Amino acid sequence: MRADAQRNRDRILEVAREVFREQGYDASLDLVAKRAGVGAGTLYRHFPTRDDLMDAMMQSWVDRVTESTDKVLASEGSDRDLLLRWFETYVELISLHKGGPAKITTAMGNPESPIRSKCQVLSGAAARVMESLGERGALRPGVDAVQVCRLVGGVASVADQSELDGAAVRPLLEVVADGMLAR
Amino acid sequence: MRADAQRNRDRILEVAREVFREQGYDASLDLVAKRAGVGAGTLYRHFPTRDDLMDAMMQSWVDRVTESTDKVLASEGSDRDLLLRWFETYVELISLHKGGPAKITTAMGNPESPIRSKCQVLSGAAARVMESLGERGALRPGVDAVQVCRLVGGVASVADQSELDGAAVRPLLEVVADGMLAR
DNA sequence: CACAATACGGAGACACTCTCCGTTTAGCAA
DNA sequence: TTGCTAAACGGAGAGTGTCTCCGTATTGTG
Repeated sequence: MRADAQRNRDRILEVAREVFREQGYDASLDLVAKRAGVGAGTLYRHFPTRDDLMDAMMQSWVDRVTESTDKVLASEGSDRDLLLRWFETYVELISLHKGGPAKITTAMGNPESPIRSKCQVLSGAAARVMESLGERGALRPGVDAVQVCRLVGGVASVADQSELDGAAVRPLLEVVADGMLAR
Repeated sequence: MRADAQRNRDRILEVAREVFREQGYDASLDLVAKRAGVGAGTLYRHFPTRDDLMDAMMQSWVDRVTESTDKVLASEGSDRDLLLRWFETYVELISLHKGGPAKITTAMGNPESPIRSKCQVLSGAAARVMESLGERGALRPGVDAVQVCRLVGGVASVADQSELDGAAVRPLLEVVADGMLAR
């Protein structure tokens, strides 16, 4: 890639993170272009769709998924505690931007999605947690990682759109956790 | 209301049902106006916001909620079966239009929402089901009707946006049901 | 330093929302 | 019936956003 192109790309991403954090997933892309000091054409050439931009923006964030998951897996407490801690981490991770939870959860399991790779990282992390619990026989059989991501993602979407706080989300996650654990 | 106003209002609603069914919650309102043979001004005078239109459209649908709930409550089977049957009914009811589940679930518990009355009917129905199960000691304590609507609504939102079919939704609902039932 | 190849940018087509206001109509009172 | 007024109509157009096209400018290589 030519040096000027690389410069613009980086600049757009930097500004996009800022704008998306301020205004959520629906922010105007022309505004991003303007603030980045490039023309609309440049933005759309680098990122043909909003999802492509999202995907690139989330690149740095992906590393945190693995890291956070490691931390959860290493933490103390009962199986239920671990599962809940993971749920809360997951919700936090996908709630980086307003509209994010719905976006990510919708893309989950859709091979066509431009943010597919990110979803795979997430469901991969979920799989690790579930494998860990599964080995100890803590999980009821027949639930897979993508399903869990959808369930918890559904809760996160509702929380995001209704602007629920952690205290309101917690009991919902508890129900999901209890539904997943072996009895 | 003047006779012509009433006529136009009815016509707009009739067309809106059709268009929303075809195109989901995001359908253009100008298209609704055009197809109804009225000007945009007329549409917006009757229904200042998209939600006001949604609300009016759902009026006839509200009656079905009570009826469907009655049917579920009268049905045979275990507590778990009853709960699952109710969940599936609920998902079906709020999935009338694309985008409906997210819309309704977001509005749930928001006193400012224009479709508030509809949400109350829904959470009221959920409360009836839960009361019935609660009397028999089938539910774990501390879950309220609005929470359940949010959980099931979250599942419905995901299903709606990812276009999941009934078979894919069922296991998610089972997890929620198992999480809610007393152990 | 010349000259492709690559990238830029912004005007503009198109779509949607919503308002404003001149025009039309319903319905009542005489 | 007729005349009148409040009520309602409708569509042009302003505002905002998406996305493309293509003439112009920049890069970096031979």
